[in-house]
Amino acid sequence: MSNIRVRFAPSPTGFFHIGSARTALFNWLYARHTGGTFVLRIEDTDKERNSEDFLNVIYDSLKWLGMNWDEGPGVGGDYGPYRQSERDAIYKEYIRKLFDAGRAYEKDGAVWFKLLGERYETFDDHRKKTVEKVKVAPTVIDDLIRGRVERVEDEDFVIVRSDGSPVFHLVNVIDDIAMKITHVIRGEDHLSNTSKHVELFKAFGAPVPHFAHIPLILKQNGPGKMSKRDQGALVEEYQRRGYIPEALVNFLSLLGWNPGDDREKMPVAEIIRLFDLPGVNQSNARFDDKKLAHMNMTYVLELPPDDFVARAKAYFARHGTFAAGMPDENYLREVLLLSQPKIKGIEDLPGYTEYFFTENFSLNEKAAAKIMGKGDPKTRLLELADALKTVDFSNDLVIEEAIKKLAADKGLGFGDYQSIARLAVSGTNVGPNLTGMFRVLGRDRVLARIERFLARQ
RNA sequence: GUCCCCAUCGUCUAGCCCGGUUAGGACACCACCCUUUCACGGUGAGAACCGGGGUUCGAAUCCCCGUGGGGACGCCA
Repeated sequence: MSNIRVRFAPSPTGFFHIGSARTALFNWLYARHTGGTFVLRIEDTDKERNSEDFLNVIYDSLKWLGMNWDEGPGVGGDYGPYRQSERDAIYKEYIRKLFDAGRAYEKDGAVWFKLLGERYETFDDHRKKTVEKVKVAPTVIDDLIRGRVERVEDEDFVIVRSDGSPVFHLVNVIDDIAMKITHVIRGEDHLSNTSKHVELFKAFGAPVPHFAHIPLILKQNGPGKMSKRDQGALVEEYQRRGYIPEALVNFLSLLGWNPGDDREKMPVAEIIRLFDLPGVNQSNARFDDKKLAHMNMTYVLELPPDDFVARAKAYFARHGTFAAGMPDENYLREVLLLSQPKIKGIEDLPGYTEYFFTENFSLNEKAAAKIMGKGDPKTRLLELADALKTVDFSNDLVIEEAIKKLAADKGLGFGDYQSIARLAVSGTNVGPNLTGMFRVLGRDRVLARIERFLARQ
């Protein structure tokens, strides 16, 4: 165990989004890479906007993504409590220290942090008012990702609201001191705040932690950073849609970081081994759901059968796919394993396998028009139905041989029977291997569907 | 408006630190191959160093200035 301590400090004011998840991930990866400690701290000082529901979404999402925390709500630790709403006594003590050191004063009912230096007044164009500024030397931030950054922090700022509640900048710093955080890894949107934080650390006489400001994730379309309202921004949405969490972690790790070579799909253990702060990019990255979907597909393809079946069933249960009752266990498994190599994600399953579970499946008109317009599909179907009557449906190969023999007898190919057979039996032109599909459906149903199809034409 | 950060294919990026590459990979797109549909897979094509100045024999790489993008300027976090 190293003495590196990092923290992820979300505020439960909305659903957990991709950008927050990536910040959490980089902290977690760094902790695991260095053998350090990953602390989860809840910044719930904004009483108006906080909610327990949002808090639970954060816990669930972190767990789902496999980011376990070493200290924090639920697991405890030596530096608790880990919810800011429960740390009032600690903040009061630190605020007193600031008063004692002459670095805090009251004004308009609020408490302000006092900068040291000569004061002067100037008009602020942006805020349209006269403000008091202080002549100070620039604050230097040594950022592990950006390098040396200088920023002038030249205005006193509020640290305790007039209602007595401490503001973010203050509690953030106090907690980082009290929790002995050594590395602050957070989004670049905080870079401008960092000068405030550094001044506070100094005023408390505490060591300034290392900072690492990671690039932001920009929305897929249009300007600006990704926000909770953007399409595809919510972690729980991917969970709901049956995404493989490892795939999302893998994808997120590649947004602003890379292993230094061409590898993309990597087990998390490998990402942990390779991850380091200096390797993080400095420029913002645009979110690309197609690339995420592709990454997810590669994970789905490699899932062990039992695992795939379990995830699919969980998805069906969550979405009420079989509201009328779950199908037979073994039958469902056969259908799923037939589909696994073909789909892009778990969410495709209900649509892809619909006709396995009902006789009332829809007919894809476009596909039908195309197939019925070529050759003599009805005759082919008649021939096929006749040939299949005596075939043993317990084996893909036997079915395949039968169709091939029929085709050979008629001087045709397998393909001449396939598309019309698939259309008649499944109502579509896409699907799993035809003979596998026949086997799973069973001879009676296949024949009945062909007959019904013929009757309709 | 002020301050801070950033800048390679449409997108994610390698290369930059320590100047010399046909500027590489992936997603997406297109074509072809494989094939029992659709996918997967394979092969190939198109596609980028933001602009201008320097420094240098030589600049994607180092410096400066523009421009563009992003962020911060709350008694939000």
